[in-house]
Amino acid sequence: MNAQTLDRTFNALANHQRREILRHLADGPLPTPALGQRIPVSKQALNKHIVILEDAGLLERTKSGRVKYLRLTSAPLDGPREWIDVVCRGWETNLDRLGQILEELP
Amino acid sequence: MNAQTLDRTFNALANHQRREILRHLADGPLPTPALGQRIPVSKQALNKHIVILEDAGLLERTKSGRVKYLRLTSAPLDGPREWIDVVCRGWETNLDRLGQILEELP
DNA sequence: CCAATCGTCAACCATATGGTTGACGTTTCT
DNA sequence: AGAAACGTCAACCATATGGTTGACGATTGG
Repeated sequence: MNAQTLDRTFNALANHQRREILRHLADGPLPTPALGQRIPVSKQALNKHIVILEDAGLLERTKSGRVKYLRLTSAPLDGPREWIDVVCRGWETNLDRLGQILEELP
Repeated sequence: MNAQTLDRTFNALANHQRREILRHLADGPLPTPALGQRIPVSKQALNKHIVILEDAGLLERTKSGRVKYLRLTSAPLDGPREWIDVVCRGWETNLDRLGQILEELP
């Protein structure tokens, strides 16, 4: 997963309102207006959040007449999770090396 | 894990340079100047990134004379990873409900 | 047909971000 | 003692962010 995509994904997740949107969609797809009733911002601001989440590949929109339906994208968070796992593994090897490092220090 | 902490953590991860810092520290603790040789920015900019990572609880600093040593914090990413798991579980139930929802739609 | 709704575009605003440079106290090295 | 390095503070700058309001075409329902 390239750096720009990780930037977009983590950045999309770095906002409470956007995480709330994902939480609501985790209960099932929603038309935008129904989501708007649960997120207390203007429709324009809501739309901005949706675009950010869509650009990050976290959700998808389907146009149906006047409204657009929102649903979570299939397995979009594998990239960030893998990355987090890498850091955690790094931390474990960090622990393994801690003994050596402490001995090598003056 | 509260919303503000998640904001800080995901935001700290939403930057390539900061992820690079974590990657380098995953190989073991480093004094700041050694890290600076690997990250091509001014020492002031590097310090800003380090503070952001520290505020997010992702790394810790130990002063030793003139330099400060950096090391990854113990298991700091459990919060974000749990949250990602929640969304993924939500997506799975999403799949389970997809059949019902498709039948209920006009 | 006409009014209301939905989504989006544009403008605007306050604040945050990521970077720079310069200065300065503290610590180390020769 | 004096020079160099480390970390941090402050100022500055361009750009991004998250929110608002107003307008406007497309779609829907009475």
